[in-house]
Amino acid sequence: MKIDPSSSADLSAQIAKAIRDAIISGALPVDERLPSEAELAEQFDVSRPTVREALKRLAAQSLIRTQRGATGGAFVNRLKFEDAYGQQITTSTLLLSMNAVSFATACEARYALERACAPLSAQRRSADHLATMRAEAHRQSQPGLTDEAFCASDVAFHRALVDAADNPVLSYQLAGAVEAMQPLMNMITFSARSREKIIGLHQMIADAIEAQDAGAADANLAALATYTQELAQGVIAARDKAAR
Amino acid sequence: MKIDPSSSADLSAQIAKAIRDAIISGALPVDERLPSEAELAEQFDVSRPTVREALKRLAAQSLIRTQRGATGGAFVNRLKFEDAYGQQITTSTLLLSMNAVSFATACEARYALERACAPLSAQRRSADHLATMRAEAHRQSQPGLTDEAFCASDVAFHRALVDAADNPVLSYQLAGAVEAMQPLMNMITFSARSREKIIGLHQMIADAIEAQDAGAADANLAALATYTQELAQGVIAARDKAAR
DNA sequence: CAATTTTCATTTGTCAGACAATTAAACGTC
DNA sequence: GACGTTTAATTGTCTGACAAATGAAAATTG
Repeated sequence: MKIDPSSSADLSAQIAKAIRDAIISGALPVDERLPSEAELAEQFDVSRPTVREALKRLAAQSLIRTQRGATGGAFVNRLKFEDAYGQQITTSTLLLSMNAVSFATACEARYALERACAPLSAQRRSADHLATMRAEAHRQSQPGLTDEAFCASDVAFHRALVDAADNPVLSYQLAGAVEAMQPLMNMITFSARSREKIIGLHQMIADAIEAQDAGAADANLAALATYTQELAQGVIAARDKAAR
Repeated sequence: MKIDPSSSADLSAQIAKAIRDAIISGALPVDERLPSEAELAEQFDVSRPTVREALKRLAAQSLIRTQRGATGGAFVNRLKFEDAYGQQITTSTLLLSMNAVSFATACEARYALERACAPLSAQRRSADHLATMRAEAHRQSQPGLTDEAFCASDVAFHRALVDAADNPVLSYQLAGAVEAMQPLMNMITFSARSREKIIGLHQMIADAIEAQDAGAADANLAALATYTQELAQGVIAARDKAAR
């Protein structure tokens, strides 16, 4: 187990890659203990700080966890959906904010994916998920709610809708698309009238899900997508007007 | 800029979080140069190796890049879709392999998402994407193709289908769902007959996309989803029979 | 003066060695 | 056997040092 010192890449990056590949290939099963840092340093013929940098890289991806003490060490970590959610949301958010992705593009992607969930959600929705959707729709109708709180509740509503599909893989994929939109949504100022319309659509969606009517759920989601795009275009038009 | 040394978390993790938050919030814009390691060490009141561990954590998430030399240092990195694809695929693949996600669940998610793309792909498909789909379908019909090469071509076909929607956010989200399925698909042995049926559906999908017929594309994708599930159930039944 | 080469300061990459903090097992003691 | 105590192993952190890369400044040369 040696590392090519002539390669251009950092040694710690090479070592991290070697270990990562071993984990992905299954050579290192979940909960397996890696050799101690001192042993890894000897095996790869590098110093301990270099090994540590490699391990921190893996820890940043939740591929390993470390524990101090006599029986401690670095262990292959079972990547949990909940950990992956966080990474997914961070990555998606940065992708949107750093690449000048238009509101229209992000919004289109989000609603396309959400509509893919709707039939499954209608079929499998639990009382719990329905109750969450109802509660969030109600919260959105509270007077005095800030735009940001309104958006946060919006996200919670849509997450419940997605989670109702009872497919963790779908929930994971959608988490990024839905949550990453929030900063973009926060740029919209919601008038009393626009809130009313959105809440109405939310209630219709909840009704459709409760009635297990996939067609109605899809139609109302489509309407919500269209209306959201319209609102955003209004904001963009106003901004351009101010900049002119 | 200090770090709480009494906290249970590692200092390097705390420092990484502080810098990560600054990047996400926009306080550190893209291409901004971070202070040198020595300066960061002084600011956070830790040693240089600790700072370096923190920076490696951020580098593992593609949030920064480093450069040696007089004008070098660590710079906030513009997260590119291409970089995010890789992380997304790695994470999705590990999620599936480490969490005993059933083939049925993963397959359902994948085809639900893909069907969400189909209408957009039908509307916007370019000659390029169509040509790729045709080429992959043709490759799949070559005799002597290994099961793995068949699966790889299958992935390429579906990626072209997704990319045809011309929405980078959708492509990014779907990359994980489609590619992460490949290891699971590789467990299936494709008989000549099953290949024939899949290729037939691929051609029908390509036809529908070319004709910009979203309904037909959706119907054929649904048929492909059903057939894939059937094939997998056959494999699972055979495996259970052998284990008994 | 212009072009080229050399020198140099800055910064990251790597190493060696040390000590602190944590943890569980081994060991004694009652 | 139950309960402290010691001990060994391991990660976390620090100090100091040198190597390697790299661009800028200085010196040299035509």
